[in-house]
Amino acid sequence: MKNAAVADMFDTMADIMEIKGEEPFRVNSYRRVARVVRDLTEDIEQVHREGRLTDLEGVGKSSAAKIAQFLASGRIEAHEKLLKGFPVDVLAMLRIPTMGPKTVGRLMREKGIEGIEDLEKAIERGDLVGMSGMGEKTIQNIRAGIEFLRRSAGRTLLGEALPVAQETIERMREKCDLGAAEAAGSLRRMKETIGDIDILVTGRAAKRRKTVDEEVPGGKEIVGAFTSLPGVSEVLAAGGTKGSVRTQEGLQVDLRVVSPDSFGAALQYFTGSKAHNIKIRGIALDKGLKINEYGVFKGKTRVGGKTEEEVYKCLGLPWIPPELREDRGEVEAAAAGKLPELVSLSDIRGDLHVHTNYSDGAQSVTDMAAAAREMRYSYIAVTDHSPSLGIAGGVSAKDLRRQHAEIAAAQKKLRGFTIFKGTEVDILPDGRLDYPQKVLERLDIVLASVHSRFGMSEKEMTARIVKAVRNPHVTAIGHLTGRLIGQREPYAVNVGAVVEACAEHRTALELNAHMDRLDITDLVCRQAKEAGVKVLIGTDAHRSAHYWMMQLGVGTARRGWLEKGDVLNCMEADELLDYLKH
DNA sequence: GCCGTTTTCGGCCCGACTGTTTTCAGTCG
Repeated sequence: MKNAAVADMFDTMADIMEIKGEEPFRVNSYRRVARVVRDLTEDIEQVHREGRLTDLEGVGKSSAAKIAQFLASGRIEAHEKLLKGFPVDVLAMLRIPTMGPKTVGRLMREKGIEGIEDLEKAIERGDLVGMSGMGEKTIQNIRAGIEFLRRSAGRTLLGEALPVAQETIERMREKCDLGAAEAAGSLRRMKETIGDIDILVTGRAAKRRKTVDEEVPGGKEIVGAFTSLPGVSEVLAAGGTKGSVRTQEGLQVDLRVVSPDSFGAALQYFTGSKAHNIKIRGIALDKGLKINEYGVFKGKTRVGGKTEEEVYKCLGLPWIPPELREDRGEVEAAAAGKLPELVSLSDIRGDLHVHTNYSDGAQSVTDMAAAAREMRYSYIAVTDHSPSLGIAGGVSAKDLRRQHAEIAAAQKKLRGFTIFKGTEVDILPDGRLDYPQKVLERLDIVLASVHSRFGMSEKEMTARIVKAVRNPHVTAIGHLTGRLIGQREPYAVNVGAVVEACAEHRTALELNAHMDRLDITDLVCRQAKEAGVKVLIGTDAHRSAHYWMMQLGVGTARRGWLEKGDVLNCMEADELLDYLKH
């Protein structure tokens, strides 16, 4: 699948054009193509073969020709032309916070700076002093930005940001008399990584404002309380409606204070995504309405904005769950009354990927089961590693039998709770599994995962995994691509081919909910759903303290449009057992 | 570059904050 590669090419072209100072709308159209192609659930090559490239939103003749050229030859003439005499390191400078295309362009033209290292040296030498618009503070900000980039690589895992956001809101509540308080942005949309945390609050006593320009009453005090929270290492901005800080862990947190009657509009606005909001605004314009973060307006009259429901209602739409707001068809679905009824955390009946101290887990079968029951789950599946994974203390067939005795004993103590006998069995390089069929036969749940030889070619890896898919004892393929977000790239595998095989053999795919993995991704979830493949959400818990990550998996599933019926562990225990038997 | 039952030309979302500059450009979301 070359979707990501095509999207990257268009993004790069847009970056260069922007630095060169080309017409912003033209630049934007390249970005749009990049986004649409990246978000596509089907293979771009398939779309091209069927001559449907220009059917894609935002793809016209010119972009279609560029995509076709890339698919045929691996290159785009326009891309090469742009890159000519344009060092790629220049593009890296765009990732420095506070540095945008305008500044990068000027530094390149006026000072011959062609990369982050050049830039650092120029700052050291004092080369930037005296450039117009380049005061001491700006130079200091650039220096800090470079350091930040080095430290954090830019984005934070959803699973790291979520607790920070929750804690910030709790601490703010202790310090101020807040009304509503909610995290917005990509965090609320449950994206797998977060650029920064956006938090929206209202002061409880705030009066209705007469005009948009008027400052929110008490705003300064609330922002002040925010910027003086413990854990803040740097205050980036502090005004009457907005504060921005960097935490000691290097995370940026933005706080916005809005008046209560604007809360819904602001929440909608700051939740995004940008693409979703642009579409929503287009609909508003068609209806003679104007939406901004203060409300929905007809002329100067506010017609809505207290709640998000109200905002969408003004546009004739039902409320759209945040996880869907990516402009991937949700607005059209909402207009047609065809929004999916998304799976929610409370639909989850149990965790089907759990390790114990038989392999590399930290706790016993009984402890893991008891902790799950406390969470009101009705079952778990014990899925320890198979023998070939020596590093993780893989369980021999003999020890597996011992474990089953322990499960039976624990089962007696936990009435009304089911412990499924399972395994996370290795898919060996040749596609066979690491236990004989006879052993697998005795298990309720078999997750089959790749843990070795990541460097295989796409063709070999796909064949390896598809062979496991065909094995009648396999319930689901575990963490399909093996990626570790920000640490290890996914291994090469033809996801489309695996999904197809899963559909044919009634094998499920695991959505591994661990914050480092979130694999399969939201897009693959959707691909699976469209192919009729069931998804199993497991946390890969190695201790009971990992169970909370189920919410990350559910968030990803919701981003992938999954409903209760698409997710295996939304079934009750008996229903699930019945499903597994057939 | 894309798009069109108000348009094949003229639009394309828009406000807050910072820093540097005295009215605004750049960045960000």
